[in-house]
Amino acid sequence: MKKTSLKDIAEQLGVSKTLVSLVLNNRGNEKGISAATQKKVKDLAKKLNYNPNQMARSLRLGSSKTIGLIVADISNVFYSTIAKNIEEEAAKQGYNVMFMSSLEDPEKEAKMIRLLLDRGVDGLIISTSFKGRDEIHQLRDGNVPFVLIDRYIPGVKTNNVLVDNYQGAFDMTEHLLSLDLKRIALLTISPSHLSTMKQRISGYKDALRENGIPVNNKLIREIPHDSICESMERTLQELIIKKNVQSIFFLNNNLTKAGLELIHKFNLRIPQDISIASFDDIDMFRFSYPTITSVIQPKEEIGRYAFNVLLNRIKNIGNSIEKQQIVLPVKLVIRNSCGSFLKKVMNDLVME
Amino acid sequence: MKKTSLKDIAEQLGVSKTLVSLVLNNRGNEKGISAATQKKVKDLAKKLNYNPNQMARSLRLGSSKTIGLIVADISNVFYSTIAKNIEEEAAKQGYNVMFMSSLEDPEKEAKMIRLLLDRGVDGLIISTSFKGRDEIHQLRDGNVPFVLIDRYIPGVKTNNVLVDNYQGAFDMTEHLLSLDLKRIALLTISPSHLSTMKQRISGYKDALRENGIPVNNKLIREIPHDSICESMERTLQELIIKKNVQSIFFLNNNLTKAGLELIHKFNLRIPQDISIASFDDIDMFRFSYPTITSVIQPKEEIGRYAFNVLLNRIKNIGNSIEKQQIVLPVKLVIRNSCGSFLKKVMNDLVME
DNA sequence: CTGAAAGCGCTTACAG
DNA sequence: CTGAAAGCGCTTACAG
Repeated sequence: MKKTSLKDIAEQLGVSKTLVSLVLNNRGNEKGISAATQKKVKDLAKKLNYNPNQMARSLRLGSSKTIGLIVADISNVFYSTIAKNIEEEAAKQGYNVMFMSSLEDPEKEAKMIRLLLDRGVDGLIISTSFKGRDEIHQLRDGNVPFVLIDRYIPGVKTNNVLVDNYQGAFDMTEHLLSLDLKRIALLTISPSHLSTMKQRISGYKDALRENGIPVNNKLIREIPHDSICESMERTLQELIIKKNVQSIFFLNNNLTKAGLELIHKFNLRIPQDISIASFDDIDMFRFSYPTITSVIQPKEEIGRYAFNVLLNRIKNIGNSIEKQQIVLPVKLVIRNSCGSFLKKVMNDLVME
Repeated sequence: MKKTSLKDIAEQLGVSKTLVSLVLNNRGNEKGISAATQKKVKDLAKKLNYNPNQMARSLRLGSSKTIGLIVADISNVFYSTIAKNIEEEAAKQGYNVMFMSSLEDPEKEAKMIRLLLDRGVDGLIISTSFKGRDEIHQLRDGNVPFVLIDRYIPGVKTNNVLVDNYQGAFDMTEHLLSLDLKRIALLTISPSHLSTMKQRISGYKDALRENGIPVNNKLIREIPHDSICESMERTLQELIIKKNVQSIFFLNNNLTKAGLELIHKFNLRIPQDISIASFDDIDMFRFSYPTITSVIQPKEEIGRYAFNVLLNRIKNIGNSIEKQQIVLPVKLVIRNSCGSFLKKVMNDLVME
């Protein structure tokens, strides 16, 4: 059974498609179409289960009520939580979302942007793997509003919804120092140009400096995002055995998870043998043993803001091309993965 | 700058749109268009950065190269992993995917199906919250191929990609029994009509029966999917204190996570005080302490199969409307969350 | 070898 | 109050 179209309704009723369209778009009164006719049209539309073909509508209107979402990896709960909130917010306004995972590959990302643009999306939300202004250029050419989430591109002024990476890393580092953990290894993830990583590294370094601890670059290691497990094992062995670190600060949830797995494998106790901290919290960290101290990012808010900033742009298209920069605060949650055994015992005594 | 269209190219070259379209769709040779002309067209298309408007193309062709994906909750790693694999597989064939989260609400799901159908998707992949054949009916009316993943609707013969829920639950239950854990509580999630839950419950019951243990329905509890935490606390207290259960088998990852959190809160030791098993594995279970024994579902394969079954349907549309039923095997991974303390010590001795 | 025309299903400016 | 017509950007059957 074919879908019913405007024409079907018009023919059965002996009226024009114009009239049917007007009525169904609730412009009947405005156009002074008689109540009786309106009712006839609406009744038949309902009876035939009519729903307008959105493709035709989009083509005509030049707006598809669809937005595109590109993230590094939709299966990472950080992104999928953002995605869910974007979806919810979008649905409220009648927008749909198409998603794609770029896997941190700028070329793939560029293709995806083209693809989405060709499909006529009204806007784009991207956690970009792009490095510089050249790549972002084609986005501008697309003439479609976009907002960059999670990461920004230095020197490119555009709509951003970010998180206070610097402060989060700074606070966490100070927390570790306050526990007398001075040899803090920092594990970052490739690609190294990511603004998130750069900001977190700065926060870490500044916290050390402000506390009079010299930064030891040998304690800062980058793990390739596409071979986390293998590199992590080597790196951890080196840091723990050769560098004698007391604590490890992992800069994203995948790193933390891989690190945890290995630390257990090495039979090291947390936090007695080694302290662990994570940037980006996942729910399991609340009830793993021990629970993991981490920096919580407001994933839900990122998603909601991202869509609403985008919607503003979509609606104002043409006029004020003012850029919105939003930096959301993060939260340090202290759980049980940090602090030496001794310190812990003392704390417990004080508590009682 | 407006996007360039076929017309732009045709006008600049002084040829017809027909010719340009033919050349760009690589039908130039077939239609015997001179190599020189073809080159001219292709060069200009490249220079103007031409990409066909997919909305127009879809409207004309009646196929959008887009599929819709509806799951209960895209932020659940079970679904987001499936989504990622669907996306990858779809991309290989030039398909895009739009996703939506139904939140287990059949009405919402019905609306989403309409929405997606109106957008002209070529097919649908759904982890449905529908209960019976009536609801699935409108899907059939949509005249668009679809495949149901994870869950099926009893009595409705259609394309399915499922997992061997019965066997997984059966095996896990036998595993617990083999550890001499006979009072096994089973925690299921609402809505209770879900085929996944029914099959897992059957597997559990049959395993008990086959081992001569009577099924105690008081040990089977359903937790509402939208208020897991609150109900879990009450339920767990009752089961552990009043019912004196030795082990708890959680039937999805959200239940397991919520359960773990509470068990820690109660200061119970796993597995010394209580054994824990999970249907559906998440990566954290590999390195939580203790590691969690669970039934692994082949999420990646579910996604890949789902898309490919759908693609078959899309391509054969009209001819053989044969239904494909795929049931993927699951895997029991024994880790450290089950077995009494005593038993464990004995095992360790035997091992040495 | 190439082009004029129809049509996918809508919406809207224009005319009466 | 209502309708004929144009047009969004494509593809394709038909004609020459």
